[in-house]
Amino acid sequence: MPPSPEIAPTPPRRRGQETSEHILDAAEACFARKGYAGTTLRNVADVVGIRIPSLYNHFANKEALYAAVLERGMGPVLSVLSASMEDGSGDYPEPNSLIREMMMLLGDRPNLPRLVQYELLAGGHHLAPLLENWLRPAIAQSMKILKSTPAVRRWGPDQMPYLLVTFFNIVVGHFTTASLTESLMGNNPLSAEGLAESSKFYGELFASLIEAED
Amino acid sequence: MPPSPEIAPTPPRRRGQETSEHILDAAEACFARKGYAGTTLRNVADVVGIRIPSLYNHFANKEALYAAVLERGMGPVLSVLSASMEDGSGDYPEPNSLIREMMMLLGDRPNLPRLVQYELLAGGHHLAPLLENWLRPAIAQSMKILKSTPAVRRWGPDQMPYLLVTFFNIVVGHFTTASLTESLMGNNPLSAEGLAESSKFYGELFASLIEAED
DNA sequence: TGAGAGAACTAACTAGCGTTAGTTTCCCTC
DNA sequence: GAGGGAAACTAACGCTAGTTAGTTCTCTCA
Repeated sequence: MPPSPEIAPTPPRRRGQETSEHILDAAEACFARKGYAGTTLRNVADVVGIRIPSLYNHFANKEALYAAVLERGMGPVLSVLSASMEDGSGDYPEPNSLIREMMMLLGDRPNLPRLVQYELLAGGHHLAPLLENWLRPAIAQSMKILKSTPAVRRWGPDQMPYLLVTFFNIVVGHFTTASLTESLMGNNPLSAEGLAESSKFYGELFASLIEAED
Repeated sequence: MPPSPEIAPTPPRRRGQETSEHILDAAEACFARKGYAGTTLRNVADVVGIRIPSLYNHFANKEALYAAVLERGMGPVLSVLSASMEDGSGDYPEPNSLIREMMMLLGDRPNLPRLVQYELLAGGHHLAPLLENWLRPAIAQSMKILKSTPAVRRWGPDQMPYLLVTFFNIVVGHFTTASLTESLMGNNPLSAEGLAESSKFYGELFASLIEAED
C-alpha cells in the first residue's frame, strides 16, 4: 500500500474519524472502570451504539484498541510533565504548582489514573514503551533539579527516587482510592472542592518535604 | 489415560483442610496478579494441581473463593493496624514505627496490596464489609490521636483525613507500582534491601510531616 | 452517472468461561 | 471386611468471549 504520494486535500472520510473518537471515548471509560480483562467489546459497542464487528473497521482487535486508548490518554499528561520538567529556567520547578497542575489535569480526566493503575498491576507492558522515551529523561532531569535544591540536605541523594515514587503514588492514589475515601470521609474527593482541597494539601505537603530543614 | 497406578507410593491426595489452604494460596496469587476478571478457575486449579470441578468441593463458586481470599488476607493486616491504633498508652503511636511495621508485614505478603488495589479499582464492594467494622473506629481513633499531637499545629484538623489517605497511598502504592519502580530505578523495591531502604524513607517522611514546625 | 471505498450490518465460528451431574477412589469407622 | 462420606475425577452443559466472512448502504469523486 503506497503512502499516498500527493497530499490528500481533504481527509477521505470524516464520519469514520468521529466514530473512531467515540469508540476511544467509550473504550477509555470501560477500560478505566473494569480493566482490560473485565471489559468486553460488547460493553464498548453498546456505549458507542454500534455492533461489535463494526469496531473492527477502526481497530485491528481488542488489544490494539486498548493500546490506542492508552496512547491517546497518556499524551497530554506526558507533555505537561515534560514541559514542566524541561522548563529549566535555572530555577527548579515549584513542586507545589506542579502537583496542582497535575491534579487539575487528572481531575478533568479521572479515567487516566485508573488506566495507569490497572496497567501497572498488569505489569505495565503497554505503558513501558510510552514511558521509556519520556520518563527516563524526566527522571534524570528531576534528579538533577532535586539535587540542586535544599531538599538534598535533608534527604540525601539516594533517597531522591523515593521522593518521585511518593509524588506519583500520592497523585495517582488520590484518584484510584477515591471510592474508599468517599465512603469513609463523606465528601467526594473527585468533586471540584475535593480536588481543590486535596491539591492544596498535597502541594503544601511536598513543599514542606522539599524545603530545607531549619 | 490413567496416571500410572503402580508408581505414586503416596498419591498427592490431600486432606480437605490442606487442599482448601492450597486453593486459597493459589487463588490469592492469581487474583493478586491478574485481578478477578483476569483470573480463570483453570489458572487456580493448575497451580494447585487438581481439576477445575474439584474446586467446587471447597468453595461454592468463583466469587466465594475470591471473598475467602480477601477475608483471609486482610485479617492479619487489620489486626496489626487495629492493635497499633488501640494501643492507647496515652502516648500517640509513632508513625515511623507504624509505617515500618506495615511495610514489613506487607513485604511478607506482597499479594495483599495488589488485591486491595484491584478491589478498590473495582469499587471495593467486597472490601467494604471487611473495613466497615474496623476502619471507621480506627479513623476516629487516629483522628483523635492526630489532633492531640503537635502535627495539628501545622496541618489543621480538616487536613487530617488527607494525612491518612497519603499514608495509605504511599504504602500500598509502593507495592503496586513496584514493576514501574524497578524498571526505572534498577533495584527491586520488593527485595529485602529495597524494603528496608524504603521503609526508612517513608518513616522519616511521615515523622517529618507529623512533628511540629519550628 | 457510475465506480469504488468506507463503514455499517447479519450470521456464524471457535475457544474458553463458569458451572453441574454423575462416577470413582480413598480413608476412616464400625 | 463393609459402609459411608469426603474429595477427587470425567463428561458435558449453556453462555459469552473475541474474531472473521460476506453483504449492504451511502457518500465522494471522476
